[in-house]
Amino acid sequence: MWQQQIRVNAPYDFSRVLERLALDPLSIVDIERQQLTVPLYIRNIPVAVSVQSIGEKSNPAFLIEAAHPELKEEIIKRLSHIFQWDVSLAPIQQHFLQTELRQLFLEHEGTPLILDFDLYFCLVKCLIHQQLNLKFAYRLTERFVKTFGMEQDGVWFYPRPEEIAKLEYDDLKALQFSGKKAEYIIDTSRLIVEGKLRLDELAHAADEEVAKVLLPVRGIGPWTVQNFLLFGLGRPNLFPKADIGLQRAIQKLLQLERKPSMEQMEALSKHWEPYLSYASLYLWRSIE
DNA sequence: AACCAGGGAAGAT
DNA sequence: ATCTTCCATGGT
Repeated sequence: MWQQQIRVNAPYDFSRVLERLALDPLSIVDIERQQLTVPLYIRNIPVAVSVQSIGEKSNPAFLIEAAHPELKEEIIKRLSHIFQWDVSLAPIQQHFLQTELRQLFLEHEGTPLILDFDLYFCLVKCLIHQQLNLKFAYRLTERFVKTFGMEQDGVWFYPRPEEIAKLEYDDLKALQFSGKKAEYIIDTSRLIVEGKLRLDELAHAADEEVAKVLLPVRGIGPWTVQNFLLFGLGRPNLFPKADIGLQRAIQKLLQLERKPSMEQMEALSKHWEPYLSYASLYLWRSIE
């Protein structure tokens, strides 16, 4: 077991992060200790990492704990990316104080973008979430992980594509996945196992290149690409305007009678570049 | 009971 | 190319 302390640029409000993660029945969150356990695959080795806040919003710092001292450097690098400790929120905050989203950014100041813990699972989650209400989507995700993943050191590790590629469509239908969802998830996993879809190679590609690779895959449309870029790769300038949640958030913000048109969504978002992902994030928060 | 859900594919124009 | 319909399942 090793420990490491990390300091981060203010503002960074970890309690906001934990509140959000606590909505997911799979996450292991201890609100009182401001701590969470993160399941990471490092070079295919499952490692449970503890992340505890030992600072505050205006002076953020963290204590990291895990086994595998030989993987320490890689673990910290991955955590820094996942929790966006290398991003400074202050200039982003400044930018939005001069837009329609001023109130939102005052209210949620210091809320960082948090990435999914794994690229493959980010994609699977997107496929599960398509056209489902959040509650049911969480339940399906939980069933999926608890059926095909594994528990270790008190956390659930997501299944690897190799496990899912072996399944029959009926295995997922048994968990109340629709036939199409089952096909999308298993077929995509098979592409990955066969080496025809390499998610890790997308990490350094431009947004447009990522879209060009993912869109031809059956089951992946624009919304899924945008969410993968946002929550998988942590790209800063995404606004999934087809997202029903964002539409509802805008409707609420502007007190519209009905949901905004795509043209309205498009026009508004212009003011928020080049940090559209943060506009999306804070808008989602405004309706939770 | 009808309508909706953090979409996308397939069919129709 | 763009517009419309169907898909499947649970939640409200």
